[in-house]
Amino acid sequence: MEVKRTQAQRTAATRAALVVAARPLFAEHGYAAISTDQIARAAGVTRGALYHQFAGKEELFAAVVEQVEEEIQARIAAEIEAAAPTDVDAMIGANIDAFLAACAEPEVHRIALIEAPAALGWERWREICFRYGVGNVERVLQSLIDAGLVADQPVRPLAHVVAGALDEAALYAARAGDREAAVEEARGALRALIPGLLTR
Amino acid sequence: MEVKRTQAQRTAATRAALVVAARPLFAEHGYAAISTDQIARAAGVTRGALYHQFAGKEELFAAVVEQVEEEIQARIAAEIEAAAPTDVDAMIGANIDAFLAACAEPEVHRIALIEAPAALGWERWREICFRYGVGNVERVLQSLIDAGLVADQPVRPLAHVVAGALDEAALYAARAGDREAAVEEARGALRALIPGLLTR
DNA sequence: CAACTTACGGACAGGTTGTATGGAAGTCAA
DNA sequence: TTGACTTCCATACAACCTGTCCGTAAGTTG
Repeated sequence: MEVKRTQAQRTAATRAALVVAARPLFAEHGYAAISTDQIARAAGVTRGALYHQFAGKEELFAAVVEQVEEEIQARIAAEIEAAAPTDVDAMIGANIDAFLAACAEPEVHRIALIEAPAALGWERWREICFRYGVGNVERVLQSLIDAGLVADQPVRPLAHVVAGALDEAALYAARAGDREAAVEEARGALRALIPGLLTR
Repeated sequence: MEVKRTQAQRTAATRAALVVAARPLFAEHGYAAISTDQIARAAGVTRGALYHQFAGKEELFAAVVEQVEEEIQARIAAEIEAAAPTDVDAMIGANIDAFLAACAEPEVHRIALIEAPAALGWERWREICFRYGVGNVERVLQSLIDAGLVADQPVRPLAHVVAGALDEAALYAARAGDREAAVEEARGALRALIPGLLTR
C-alpha cells in the first residue's frame, strides 16, 4: 500500500534495517569479510541508501557496535537488579556473572571485543567502551573505594585493567568447546582475581 | 656482484625482507590499510615473490605476529633475569614492568594486541598467545600455586584472565598522551590487582 | 503548487586480492 | 659439463570491493 511516510521515518527505517542486517553478518564473518553490498541486499536496500545514511562502512559498523554495547549494558543492569546482591562479594559476583552471560553470543563478543578495536581503531573503541563497559566498571570500583572496601587509588587505570580481565574471560568462555565448563572456569578465575582488590 | 645463492638462502632472504618490511607498515597503519603491493615494494620484491613465499596476506601477517611475540618474549625473559627478583612481590612486579616495557612500541602492541585478533581470528590469535605470552603467565602462576603462594585452582583460565589484564594495561599505557604517567598508572593498577591472588 | 531539500538507485573509477603463466635461478644425476 | 627437473620470482589478468557522482523519486516549505 505504501503509505506516506515522513522523512524522519524513512531515515529511521533505513538506518535500522541496515544496522539490523549488518549485525549478524559482522558477528559471523567479521568486519572485513562482509561487503557493503551484502549488507545492503540483506537490508533490502541498495548501497546508495547505505552511503547516504552512513559516511561509510566503518560508520555503519560503529553504529552496530554502539547498539550492541547499549544492549549488553541494559542486560547487565537488569540482571544486577534482579539478583539484588546484599553484600560486596555477592555484588561483585553478580557483576561478573551478568557480564559473562551478556557476552555469550557472538553478536556481542565478536563484534564488541574482537572486531571493533581493529576496525574502529583502539582510541575510538576505547571511547565507546568508556561510555559503556569500562565506565560501568569504573563506577562500581569508585563506589567500593568510597565505601573503604578497596584501597584508595586512581580508578580509571584500575577500571581498564579489570575490564581487560573481564573481556578476556568473556572470550575464553564464549569461544570454548564446552561452553558450560568454560563459563564456570572463567567465573572462577575472575572470582579469584577481582575480590583480591578488597581490603581485609 | 650477485654471488650465487642457494635456494634456501634466497627463500630466507625474501621471507625475511617481506616480514621486516611489513612489520612497521602494519604497526603504523593496521592490517587492512596496507596492501600487499606496498609491502612487496618496501621489501624490494614483487607481489609474485610474496605470494610464492606466503599463502596470502594473512599468512605473512601471521609470520610478523610470530616474530613480534618471539621478540617480546625474549625481551621479557632478559629483563626478568636482569632484575633477579628475590621475593614473590618483586617477582610479580618484575614481570609486570617487563611486560609493560616490552609493549611500549606500536610494533608490539598494535600488531600483537589490536590487529592480530581480528586479522587472524581469535582462535588462532589465542593459539599464538598461548605459545608465548599467556603460556608464560601460566608458568609463573603454576609456580606460585606449587609454592603454595596462590590458592590451588585451574591455571589456564586464570592465566587468560591475568593476561587480559596485562594486555589492557599495556594498551592503556602505550596509547596515552602522557606516556610516563600512564605507565605508572597501569603499573599501579596491575600491582593492586594481581598480588591480590596471593594467599595471606 | 512550485521551488527546494532529502532519500535513494544505478553506474563509474580507482584500488585490492589472489591466480595463472612464463622465464630465470638453482639442483641433481649421468 | 650438460640436460632434465624443481624452486623462485615477475608480469598480466580476472573478480571484487569501496567510495563517489549523477539522476530520479519522495517529502517539505513558503
